[in-house]
Amino acid sequence: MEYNFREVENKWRKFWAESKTFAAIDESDKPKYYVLDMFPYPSGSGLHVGHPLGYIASDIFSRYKRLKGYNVLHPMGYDSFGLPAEQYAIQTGQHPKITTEQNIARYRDQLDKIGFSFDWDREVRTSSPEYYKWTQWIFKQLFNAYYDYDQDKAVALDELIAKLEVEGNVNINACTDHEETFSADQWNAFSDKEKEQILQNYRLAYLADSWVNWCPALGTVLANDEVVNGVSERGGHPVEQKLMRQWSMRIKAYAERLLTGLETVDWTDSIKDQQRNWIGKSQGASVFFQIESSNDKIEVFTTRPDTIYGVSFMVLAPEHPLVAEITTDEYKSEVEAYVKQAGLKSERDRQADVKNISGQFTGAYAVHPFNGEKVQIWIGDYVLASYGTGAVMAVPCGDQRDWDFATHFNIPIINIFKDIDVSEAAYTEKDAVIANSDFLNDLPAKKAIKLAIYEIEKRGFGKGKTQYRLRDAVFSRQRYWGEPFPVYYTDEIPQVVGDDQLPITLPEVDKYLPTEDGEPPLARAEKSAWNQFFGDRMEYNTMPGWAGSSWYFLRYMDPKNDSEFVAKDKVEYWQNVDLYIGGSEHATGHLLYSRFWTKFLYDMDYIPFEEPFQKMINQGMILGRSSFVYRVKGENKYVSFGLKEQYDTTPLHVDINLVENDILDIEAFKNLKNSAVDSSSIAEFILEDGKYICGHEVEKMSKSKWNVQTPDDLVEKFGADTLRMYEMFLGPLEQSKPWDTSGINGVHNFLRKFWRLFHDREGNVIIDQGAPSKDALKSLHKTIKKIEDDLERFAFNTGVSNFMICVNELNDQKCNNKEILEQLVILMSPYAPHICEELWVKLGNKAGTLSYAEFPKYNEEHLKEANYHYPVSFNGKMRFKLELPTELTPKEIEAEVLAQEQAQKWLEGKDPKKVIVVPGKIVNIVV
RNA sequence: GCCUGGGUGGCGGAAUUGGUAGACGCGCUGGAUUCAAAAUCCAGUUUCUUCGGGAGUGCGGGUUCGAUUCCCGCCCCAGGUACCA
Repeated sequence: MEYNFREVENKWRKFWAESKTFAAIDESDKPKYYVLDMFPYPSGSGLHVGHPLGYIASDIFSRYKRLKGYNVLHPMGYDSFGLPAEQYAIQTGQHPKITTEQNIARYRDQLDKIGFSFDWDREVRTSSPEYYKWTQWIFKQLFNAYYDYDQDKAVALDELIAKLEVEGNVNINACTDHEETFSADQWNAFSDKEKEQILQNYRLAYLADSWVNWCPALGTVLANDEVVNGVSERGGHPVEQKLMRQWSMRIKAYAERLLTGLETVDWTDSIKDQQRNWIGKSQGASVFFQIESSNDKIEVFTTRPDTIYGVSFMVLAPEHPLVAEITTDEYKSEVEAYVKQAGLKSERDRQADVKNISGQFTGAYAVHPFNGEKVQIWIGDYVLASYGTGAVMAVPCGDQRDWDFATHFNIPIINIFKDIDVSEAAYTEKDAVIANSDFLNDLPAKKAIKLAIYEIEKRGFGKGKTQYRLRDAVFSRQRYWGEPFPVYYTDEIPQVVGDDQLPITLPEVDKYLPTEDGEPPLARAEKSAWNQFFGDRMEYNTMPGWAGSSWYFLRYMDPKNDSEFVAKDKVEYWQNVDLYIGGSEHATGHLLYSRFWTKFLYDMDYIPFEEPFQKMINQGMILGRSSFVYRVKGENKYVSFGLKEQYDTTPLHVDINLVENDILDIEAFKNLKNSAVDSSSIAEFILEDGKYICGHEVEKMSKSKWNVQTPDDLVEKFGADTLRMYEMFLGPLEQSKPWDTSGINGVHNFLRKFWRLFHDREGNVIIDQGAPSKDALKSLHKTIKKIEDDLERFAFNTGVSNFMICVNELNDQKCNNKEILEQLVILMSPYAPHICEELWVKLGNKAGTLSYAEFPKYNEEHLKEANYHYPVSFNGKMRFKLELPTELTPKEIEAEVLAQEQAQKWLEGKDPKKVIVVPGKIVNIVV
């Protein structure tokens, strides 16, 4: 019987599902291991071969860990709230719930075919009320908490209120936007509304008017990480700045801990660096500059207080609140014109226009705090209102942007660096010695920074300060298909609903569009459409995509719990994720937000760890191979690849299913209806050798490029085990690589060869029950060692090669020994689980016991050889090999080698200068 | 510009601490089997060569008995980021 993968795979797929082979148990004497994949958004186009790459790797690792005696948690679910389903709903009127359910069913079907060992009883969907009940509950916890810097953790808001009632906010050291101080008496005299307005400045989830990224095309605000190069990440629509009342998350409070926590996790440097840059910590000082003949002061932030004597002007952002106030009458019209012009430019234009230096003098002067000199005050759009204080002290000798600005406007450049020429460019390194700077003279910059801060604080001009680039994250979206907030309004004061009222379910609406007054879609819901309705109205916004994904890894531990988001004993058993596999594109989104929520839940004592994902591997992208046809411009004529240079053509993507070995199926192409190409039957084709040859290019796999390869076709043709092994065989997991199916035959043939080790020509199982041969033991144990080492360092690709080598060797040895094959079956089962289950039973084992068998133990004894083939090199070049007993001493080896006739040939009669012998490795002779 | 990876045959890639460069697979060439094809099996496949051997892991140097691996300088590719004071 030949290897019938369809029969074998169907059988075991069914067996695993029915006997719940991979159900994880919440308590065990075994050590636990938690392997997690980034859960997918179930899109309408289904999975392509790039998606399961990471899932296959994590599945192999999960199966390996089970064999190694671990209690493995390996769940899967769906990040099922999101824009595409809603866009589809707007177009068709179909409820996004229905679209989402259909897509999930398709995903599940595709995932099942690949033979993953997920514990499906733990499946979560972020869009199900049973799940988002707890997303709402966590939101409530954030709403009812503030960040206390003295304890350096989040604390219940009740504690803050208790303090405010007794001592006001004077001694409160919290992360807040509230600047003014008030006493206990003042606090107690405030109305409820006033109190709430102040508390909003402390809450970790808060409502505030803030500048947000508004995307008119999507009709919603976006978080900073959802805006790429000034356009929306999804769809590439323009984004503008708008002042809106929005829910935000006070992630800023965690900036420092998000930074230091990175040192405790095993992630790639690239992702850690991206997070570090995103958090953007810089240390320096905030300094106040008195404005001449005014009571106002300008606060600046600088990382180089040591260069304060080099200040020759100041620059405010055009939006800075003091601009209008300080501008003299003489410059009023110019300044107003500049502010207006800067305001018209979008954030994107301003960023794109870096080389264009622009600015305007205000006519006002500040007083240098140390030497009392007059300092011109300018405005310029290279200073951003949103960073620091929106104002800078310009030190042209030490900052290139300031230097460019000074040079452009002919402002004097004061050199405060000893023996450094700043006539051509600023000197930005921190290794200079300070001069011309009174008390800082002759100090190296690093020491001068410390002394400058000390003096600034002593004289009361400012203080040392740490600044972060990280801004609070906007948490509301003006969309339908997301979690409703557990919030209602009374007299426009936001209130959270009681825990026993959760969840607030998504109400039905007549349309998934904003209302005519521009309110979000939920404003369309009738009062009766809400399952709970309180106050004057419910919150109309919904939560962003990252809400549900920020804590889903916790829910898998206890997915059906109706009274807690996760039971304490369960989270204490499973702890954090040991291995997380997913794409690196979530570096500053999901991966930062889930760290933030984890730290918060830790602070509130709900979970026992601070970092969600201990080790992470980012799988590379699988690239598609696109095919192209070349249309002659202005004509319905297509020219073959080799002849396209003779015409003026436009390359167009063509569906790769119509192309085989770069040859286009012209008939199928002509009959195409919904392709990117307009190809009516009257199209003309200019052929070469009677064929139409397509061009090709390697690029991202996507529907729009017509280069998508689905796993379904390949599973159908070669089977899941072949697909799993082939995806791993392509190359290192982390690297991006082109998808090319031509090699898949090789892997499939390997599995057939493996199958044949167990069968005779007629397909009867023939197993030798006797003692294994020495050679077979050697092949097996060599493989055990390699496979284990490779898996421990997540090198899944080399594992496949090693199985091939082993099967080739056993095949040459004509080995069908039970002991050998049984061990090999266990070893290979993480990679090719279906075929291995089948062979495991054929060897006489009980069905279903393979997944929890014992991983083979490597025994060095079997690799020991009496002889070793020494490679003999001359001057580092390998010349010949010599078989020698392994127990020889280096001296004996040297003598043996030099006695060889071949050695004499390479010595050419000379004496060797030196002979290096590394026993068991190499002999090198220096001539 | 800055940060992080990476550059090895026709292709995907291997070489784990400095020790036989090109494992394994694809493709290609030749052969066996077959009426034929598929499948299978065998041999070959970095390159140049006067068949002795020479060169060779992006380029140029260096350390070493020995470098794909370590150090210095450069080039190219991919991803990220960009007036952050």
